[in-house]
Amino acid sequence: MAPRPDLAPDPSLSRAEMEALQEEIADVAVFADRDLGFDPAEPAALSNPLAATAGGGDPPTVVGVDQSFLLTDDDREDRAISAVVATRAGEVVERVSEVTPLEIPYIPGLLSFREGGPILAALSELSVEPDLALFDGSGRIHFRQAGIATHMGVVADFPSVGVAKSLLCGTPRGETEGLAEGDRVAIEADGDVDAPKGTLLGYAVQSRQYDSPGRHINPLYVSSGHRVGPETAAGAVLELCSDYKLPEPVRLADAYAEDVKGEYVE
DNA sequence: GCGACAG
DNA sequence: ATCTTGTCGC
Repeated sequence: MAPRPDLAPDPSLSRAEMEALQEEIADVAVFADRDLGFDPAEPAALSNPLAATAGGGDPPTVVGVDQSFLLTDDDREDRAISAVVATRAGEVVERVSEVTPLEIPYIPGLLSFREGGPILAALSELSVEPDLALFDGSGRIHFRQAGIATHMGVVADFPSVGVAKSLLCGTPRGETEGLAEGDRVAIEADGDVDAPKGTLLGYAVQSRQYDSPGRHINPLYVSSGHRVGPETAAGAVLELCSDYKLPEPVRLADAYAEDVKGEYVE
C-alpha cells in the first residue's frame, strides 16, 4: 500500500462528491490486519515496557489523535486545535499540535471533511512513524464504512482505529448496558449501512466499569480504520486503557488539545 | 412526511 | 464539540 493524498478530505466538495469520495475510501480501505508493526496476538507490547522489549526490536509507536475547538458566534471563524501524542511502551515520545481554521460545519457522516484537514496538518508535523493511530470518532462504523479513522488511515497509510464514545450507526448483537470490564459486543451492519446486513463493523468495548451496581459506565465503540481487523482493534484499545475509560494515547491527546486551547483563552 | 446520526 | 453547578458514590 501507499499513502493516498489524492483522497484527502476537501471541504469545498459538494455533499454528493463527499459521499462519493467516502465510497472510494471504503473501497480501498483494508479492514483486516495487514503489515502491522506489532504482533496482534501479543497486544501487551503496545503498552507494557517488558513485553515491548521482549521481542528485541523497537517497541511499536502508538499515536492518539484528538481535537479541541475555539468556536465563535457565527460558526465562520471556528478553529480546531488538533493534538497528536505518540507513545512507545506507554511512554510519551513526541507530541505536536496545530491550530487550523474550520471550513464547514459538523454534519453527521461527514465529520472527516470538517476535521480531517486539520488532523493531517498536525500529523505532518510528527517526526515519528505511527505503527498504530487511534482516532476520536468512528472507523468502519459509518454509513459508508468510511469514518474519520478510516479516511485518515487510507490517506496517510498507517494502521488506524476508530474510538467513539457514542454509536453513529449499526446494531449491537446484544445488550450493551452494564457490561463487565473487558467485555465486547459485536456491532453489525443494518439497513442504514452500505454493507451486507449482518456485516461485522466493530465492537462495543467495555474498557472500564464500576465494581458495585447502581451506576455504570458506557462502552466505547471501536472499529477498524485501516489495515487493522476488528478483533485487533478491540484488543489494542483494551490493552491501552489503564486507569481511564479512554485508551491512554487518546486521553493524552485530549488533555494536550485542552492545554493548547487554554493558551488562546482566559 | 418520518426518522435522526461520530465530533 | 462547547457552555456550566451541583451532586452522587467510591
